[in-house]
Amino acid sequence: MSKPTAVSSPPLGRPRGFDADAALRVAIKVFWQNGFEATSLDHLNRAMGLSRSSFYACFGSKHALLMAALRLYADERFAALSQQASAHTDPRAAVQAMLAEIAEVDGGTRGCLFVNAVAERAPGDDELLAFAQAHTGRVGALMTATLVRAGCSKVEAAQRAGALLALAIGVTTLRKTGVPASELTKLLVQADHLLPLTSPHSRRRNRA
Amino acid sequence: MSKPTAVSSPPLGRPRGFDADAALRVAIKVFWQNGFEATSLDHLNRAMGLSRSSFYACFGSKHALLMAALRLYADERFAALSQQASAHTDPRAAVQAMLAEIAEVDGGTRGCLFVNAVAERAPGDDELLAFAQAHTGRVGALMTATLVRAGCSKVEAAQRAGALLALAIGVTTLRKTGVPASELTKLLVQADHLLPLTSPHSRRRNRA
DNA sequence: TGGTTTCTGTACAGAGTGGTCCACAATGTA
DNA sequence: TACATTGTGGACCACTCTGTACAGAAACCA
Repeated sequence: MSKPTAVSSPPLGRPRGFDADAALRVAIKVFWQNGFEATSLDHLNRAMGLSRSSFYACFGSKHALLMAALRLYADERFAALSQQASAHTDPRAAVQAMLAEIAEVDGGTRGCLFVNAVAERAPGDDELLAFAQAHTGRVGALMTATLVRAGCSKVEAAQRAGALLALAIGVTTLRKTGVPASELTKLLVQADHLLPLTSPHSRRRNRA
Repeated sequence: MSKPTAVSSPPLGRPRGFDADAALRVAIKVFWQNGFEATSLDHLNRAMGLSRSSFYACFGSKHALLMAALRLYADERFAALSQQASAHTDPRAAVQAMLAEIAEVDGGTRGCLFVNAVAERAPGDDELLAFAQAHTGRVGALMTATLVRAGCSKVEAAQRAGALLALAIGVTTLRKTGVPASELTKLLVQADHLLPLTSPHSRRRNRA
């Protein structure tokens, strides 16, 4: 627990000539646009602005790069989602904000990088599969907690959260086929029916 | 409008030594399992049991094969869906049956070939995109008609149908991540909330 | 049987694939 | 300035990719 080494040890040897994090963000964009298999290392390296050896020294392999990109992407999306969940005191508004965040209807027609990767490579990519389970797990848990806050019992909240998550994922996919964002926004309003004890047209009847 | 040729002209020359339709069904399986880019022609031809030249003479290209496979797949799925829609006099039961047909939770973890293809290749594959729009269009129309039968107004039916379709597609994707079928089945029950004037827990209140 | 048409296996082509290797450049320490 | 350590560019490797060319086999019609 106690090494005599400096706390923030200065890196030895020649320092890196590029920003690995920025390169990773470029990789996210490229994978997002083209998918995994259809993206070649040459394409990737040209976009990231680094050579093959620098790439392998930094990221290890094409698949490792995908996983790193996916982790960064998912972590940032989950952070934004958590923010939406806690930004609204009204749990109904929180749910709608979360759905909008997941579906990201105004984000173009690339869909969700995470969903794309799962659709292209699962089953068969065990590492991706494990990560996918972890990520959908935490998103589902966050949604479930919000529904409990809205008055659902735990078991019912879990089921409704699953349905809401599926709805948002489906909207993402529909966006990829070219359904206009305006339609999908209207469509997401239907999610209100999945919230406890109310619906868009019967809200005035409820008080609890 | 009037050619003197025979109605069903017998094919000239040596007849094909394989069943193109059966080969196409094999291609569906392979694409379904591996995706498009990750599947090589060698793999495909070995599975279909034909040589390169036979393949190109019959299907034209790898992409043309994908489209043919997709068309056959989508047509058969849509036929099954139409059957489910008309098999139940109760529109509620019809909707549930249709959702089960689309989500196909017991069909393993390969997801839906159609959704997989869209996720992997759209945007960028215009032919696929056009077909995807046509297919989701007809599925949405069928679902909308069923909801109208259940008592929805036309505009509301369209929106709810979209939500139901998104839900089913999302379930397909969740299945790919490894969520057990039993959970997803329960989850699909939540779709009842999206039907007009009722919900699983308030059904007794309704008569109309 | 002769002629025509079509299939089919093999070989080939040209480009591209992910990944490795190595000599050299660039930095920090002593 | 000498050394240790690390990054970098580019050549290189073995392989695979989709697609083409061609010669011959197989079926049908007359």
